Amino acid sequence: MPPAKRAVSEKRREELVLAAYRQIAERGFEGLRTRDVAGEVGVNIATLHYYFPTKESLIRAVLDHAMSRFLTTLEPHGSPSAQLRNHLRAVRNLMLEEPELGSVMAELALRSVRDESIRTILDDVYDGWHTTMRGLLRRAVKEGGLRREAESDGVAALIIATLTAMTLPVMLDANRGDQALRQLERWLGTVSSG
Amino acid sequence: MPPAKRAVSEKRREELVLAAYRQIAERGFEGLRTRDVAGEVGVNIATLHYYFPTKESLIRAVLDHAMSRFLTTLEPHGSPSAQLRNHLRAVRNLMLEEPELGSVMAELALRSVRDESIRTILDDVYDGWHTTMRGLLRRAVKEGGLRREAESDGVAALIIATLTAMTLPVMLDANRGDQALRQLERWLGTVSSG
Amino acid sequence: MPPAKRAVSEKRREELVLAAYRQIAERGFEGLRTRDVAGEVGVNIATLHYYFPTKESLIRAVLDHAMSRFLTTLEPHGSPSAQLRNHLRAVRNLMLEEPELGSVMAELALRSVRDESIRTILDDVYDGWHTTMRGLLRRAVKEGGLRREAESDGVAALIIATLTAMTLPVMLDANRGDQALRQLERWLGTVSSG
Amino acid sequence: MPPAKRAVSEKRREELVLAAYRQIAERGFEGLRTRDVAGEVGVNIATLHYYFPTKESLIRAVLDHAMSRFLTTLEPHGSPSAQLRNHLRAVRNLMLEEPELGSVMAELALRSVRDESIRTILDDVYDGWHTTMRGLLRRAVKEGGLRREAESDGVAALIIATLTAMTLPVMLDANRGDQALRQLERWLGTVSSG
DNA sequence: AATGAATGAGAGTTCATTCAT
DNA sequence: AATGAATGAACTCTCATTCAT
Repeated sequence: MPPAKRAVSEKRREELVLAAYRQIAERGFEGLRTRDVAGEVGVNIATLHYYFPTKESLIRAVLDHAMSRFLTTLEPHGSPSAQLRNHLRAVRNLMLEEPELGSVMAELALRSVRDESIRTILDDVYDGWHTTMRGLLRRAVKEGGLRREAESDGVAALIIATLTAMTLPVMLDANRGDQALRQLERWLGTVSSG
Repeated sequence: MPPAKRAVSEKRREELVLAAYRQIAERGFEGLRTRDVAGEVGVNIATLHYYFPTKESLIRAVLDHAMSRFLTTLEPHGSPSAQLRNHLRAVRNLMLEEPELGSVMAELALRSVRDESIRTILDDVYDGWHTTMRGLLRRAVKEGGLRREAESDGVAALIIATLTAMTLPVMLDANRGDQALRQLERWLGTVSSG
Repeated sequence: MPPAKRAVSEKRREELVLAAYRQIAERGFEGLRTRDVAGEVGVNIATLHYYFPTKESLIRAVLDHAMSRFLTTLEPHGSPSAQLRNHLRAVRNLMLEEPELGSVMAELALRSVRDESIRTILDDVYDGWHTTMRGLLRRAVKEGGLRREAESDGVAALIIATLTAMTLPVMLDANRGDQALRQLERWLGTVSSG
Repeated sequence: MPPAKRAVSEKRREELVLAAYRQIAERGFEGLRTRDVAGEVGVNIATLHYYFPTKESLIRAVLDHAMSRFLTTLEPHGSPSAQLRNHLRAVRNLMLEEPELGSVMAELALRSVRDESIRTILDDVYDGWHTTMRGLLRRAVKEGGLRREAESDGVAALIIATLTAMTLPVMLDANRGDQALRQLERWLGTVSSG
């Protein structure tokens, strides 16, 4: 049985998005060249425009890809307090294993100032992230895995800030991000045992 | 005594750097155009190249400017624990009063992956920052303003991570950064009173 | 009897020619896009190339269509002098009712400088037109509807020039073409009564 | 004495306009390529954009050039009836000596449907032309060079229509335009002797 | 110290055309 | 008879940089 027709062209689309994703990570929006994206996939530049009429529409597709990529780290595993620990580790690991994601997210974050469609989506994702964290903290407290004070918007915000900082290369270097994360775990954990 | 002749051209140099600084903040490296920088200052593009032979050299000057701008927030005021508090507030206020600085620093942080000279300088600044924080924590603990556990590389790293996250626009929106900072102060403060 | 299979594809061919005809009228050769022509008919661009291997061949078909469209106005009705009057009015009405034809003919006239096949056909049509006018004038004079001087190549040429000018949009605006035509009729008519 | 500075760059501007003018005449708007225009002048394409930010602005300059070129034929010489004769001949000669002008004017006339700025200017020029013709006819009649009926908007319109038709290549070929013009002169002249 | 003019290299985008299905 | 996918060649426009003055 041949692959469904739709699947064929979807594949090319995805290849292009992935190539753009990698190039943004490597060179920033500053260095994103449609011709290079097409070249990496091995197609003519006109083919890229067959799938994405404008560079901007390609960027939007990369935005979607990055967001869906990131949202996988929010998927729950284990008890609430385990989920919390897992989430911190999952984000950390994702940043180390797929450093492109961090770069792209930071690039998008910076671009969001000038691009409302990015700002809207990013804001939504962050709101969702906060809500998830908030809920996780509440359940972990209820479960007894954390002490009462940990159930606050401030703690959720601090977790998010720390993880967000890790998207910037300076924080990944010299262990800086890891140190911060471990301290966060320590405080969450110490507190829970206090 | 009249200003030295050299001072006149220094002024022009600084005007150009400031204009570039503002434009990077506003449009990112992606949107930085030497012609616009020259235009903002009111000089011909060739004049800009008289002061900065290449775009890269202009960017380097902006890097220096941003770093020196940031380092002012590290200047000590008051007792160690007061200095710590002041530092958090100073960085926060700086980000709100001069949002350009945050944007430019984040832009530089992203660019550092591709530009070794930026990476080196940024790394040095962060190392200095960490050392300063570490020293501040030690003195604050010694002074009795913080409890012993606060004296750690982890806490220094967490402070830095949180403040770094605030350079990204997403964290400034919706109060996210402030919530994180207040939580950080709470933990530092709670601990100090424990 | 069902329509022959060939008739089906003939229909498509004609649809494409008509769409191209309309688009040339609307946007000129400058703005003629094969994709838009195909789009207007609702078929794929590759389908257009099934009927017309090249853009040039499509244009040639439009040329044929425009010429045959125009030649209908030369069909005789009534007495020679009535035919003359009718012809002037028929061309004028055609230009007002189907302004596409004027535009397309003017576009073709301009293109004829660069395209010999157009020039040949256009020249033939104009020669035929002149011959027809000439004959009409002769018969109208013989019939007594016009005085002798009207029977000349000059008068035929002047009629053709005036009608040709009406293919240009500037002449259609502000009544300019109509004024000219009426004057032409007046002179022809006045003379006839002299 | 060196040429005034301004004159130097004006010269380049004019060279570019003239080159564009020639190319529009030769290939139509359809075939107008900024690179070829620059090439004909012997400068880089970027230099063309230094003088004309967009292709459109270049076309507008060509429009101005063509109009001013045409308006020279309206300059008066001799008595009113002589001026009239001279004008007909001047336009005819201009079309033969500088066939580019006819082509460009016809191209502009066609483009005016889609481009309001062209339409406005062309309309103004034609209005001025009509007024001038009208005045000329009146004075020629008063002077006794033409009989009374020649003083009408219709005659003015017919003259303009005939001359306008001569901008189209088909009318220049095979003597068609000349025949029409001579007939026009005959009618105007015959009448004057009547 | 400053500029107008010029440029090479390359950017994103368009378009007629082709081909396997 | 018709199409989705692909392409080569070209298009207008941009930008950092240079140079004579």
